Amino acid sequence: MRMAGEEPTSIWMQPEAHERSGPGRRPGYSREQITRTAVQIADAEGVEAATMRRIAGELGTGAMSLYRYVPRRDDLFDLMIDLAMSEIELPDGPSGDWRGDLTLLARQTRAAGLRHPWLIALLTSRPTLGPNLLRVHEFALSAFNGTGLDIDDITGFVGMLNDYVHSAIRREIGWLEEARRTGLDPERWKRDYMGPYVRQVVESGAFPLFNRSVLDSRTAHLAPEERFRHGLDRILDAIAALIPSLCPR
Amino acid sequence: MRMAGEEPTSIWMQPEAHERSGPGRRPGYSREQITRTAVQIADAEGVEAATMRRIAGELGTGAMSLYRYVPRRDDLFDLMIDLAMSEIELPDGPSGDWRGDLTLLARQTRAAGLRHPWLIALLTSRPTLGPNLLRVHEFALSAFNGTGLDIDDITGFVGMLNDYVHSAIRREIGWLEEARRTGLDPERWKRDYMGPYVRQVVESGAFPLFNRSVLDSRTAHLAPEERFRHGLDRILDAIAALIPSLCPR
DNA sequence: TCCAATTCGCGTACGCCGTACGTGAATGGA
DNA sequence: TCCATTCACGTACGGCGTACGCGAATTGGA
Repeated sequence: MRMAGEEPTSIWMQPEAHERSGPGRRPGYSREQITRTAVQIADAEGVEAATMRRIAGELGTGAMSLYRYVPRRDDLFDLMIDLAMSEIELPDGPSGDWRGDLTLLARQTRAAGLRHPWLIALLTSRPTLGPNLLRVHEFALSAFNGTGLDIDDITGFVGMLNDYVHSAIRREIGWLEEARRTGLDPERWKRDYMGPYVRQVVESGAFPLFNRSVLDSRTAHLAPEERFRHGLDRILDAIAALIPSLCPR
Repeated sequence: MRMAGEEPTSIWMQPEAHERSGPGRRPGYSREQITRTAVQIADAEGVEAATMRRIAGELGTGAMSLYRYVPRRDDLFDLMIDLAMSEIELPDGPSGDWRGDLTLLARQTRAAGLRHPWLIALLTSRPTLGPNLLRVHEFALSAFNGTGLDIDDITGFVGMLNDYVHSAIRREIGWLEEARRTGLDPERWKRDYMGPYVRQVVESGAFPLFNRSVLDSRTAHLAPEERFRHGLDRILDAIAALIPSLCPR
């Protein structure tokens, strides 16, 4: 029997009911199948298109059927995040080359963030701790194992890296997603929507350093991947400069 | 006459119609008044409570009246962000002590982020460039003026700082907001909702470094403000280590 | 084999949301 | 005074998450 006041807890502690042995009808779907469908819709049309009705429709069933597998829509977001994070392929342990390990992780994360343009937004809007996020986080922490760093320092550095990677991906996606959301094509959005305002701001001359960052940037015309790598290297340089065991000259 | 296919453009380029001289009824409200009301509601009950109907109700009018002042709800978000950013008080120009200037900015930003728990979430979810965000951003850039840094490097450092400040605020708010959203009180949320899952993860021993970061942290028991300052100082250290003109020992 | 127990699929319904549209009231210039 | 213009806002539409309940399916035990 299902109690009325269902106690809320993390989705990761509510295993789904498949592989039962008792009586009752067998489930026709699965969390993974539902999550995969939601991810496909969100990839193609944005996360706001992945509604319960739409996901169910794609599966050929009714919206309320999904609630046999997922308590709330928010939990489905957590499952989507974890499914996307599961695509990040990493070696079992650190190689000893912390820069190389973290560069690999950053590139994998960027790839996942671009494949699933909703991933970073969901990740920063929800305090989720799915198994794959834990796996990836553990790898990041482990890359610093052996450098003689304090666990608090390690956590701080991993945070710095995560922050950079996430905001770099957001920058790379940002305008594209906003254009999709408003229904304009990206070129037109940049030219007609944000363009005139930025131009007005620049021409007003009120913010000279902002102007220089827009007009005099030498990295602005790099390919996105190179720009990402460049910024990443600067963060890694900053971290290296603070690791005592490396003893910079 | 209002055309059917209203061309979309930034809210900052569509001045509101008050201070007219032609015929027609005088407006009874204003963008600022509406925005201020929205902010009050969002502060008290979360941004999702600041619906058009609710804001209008608070003002004693109908929901559709607001659309004479704000084209879309999303634009109201931009106005809310800018109003919150306007509370960040800064000197007119940099003092010459870049560390001091950026520390001041970080503390002001934290204060605004805690006063308006929705601010950071909106800020990272929308590529907005309101006048007050520009003002604050310009101040951050200007703090590095005179250090002999490249504009790209300055932009990168300001980005690092922003990333830290934002994610530190998110961490500080995160659980509190999630608890409010789900309607549980914060203590109960931490104990009954996330607590058991984290405990299970920790006890499984599958992620030893994650465990150390949870159990062996020495900064975990600091007061929030001190923790913020500590992390901020580490970022500033990292930046200082990369500024050639400072020539670290 | 038959039945009681249990679970699933899902239709219906409720109360929200953003906002398109149209109408009537207010306003100031000619 | 008359009229073009602008405002306030009631009504309505389509869509959302999801509470609830019922018939169908499936099983273990009698």
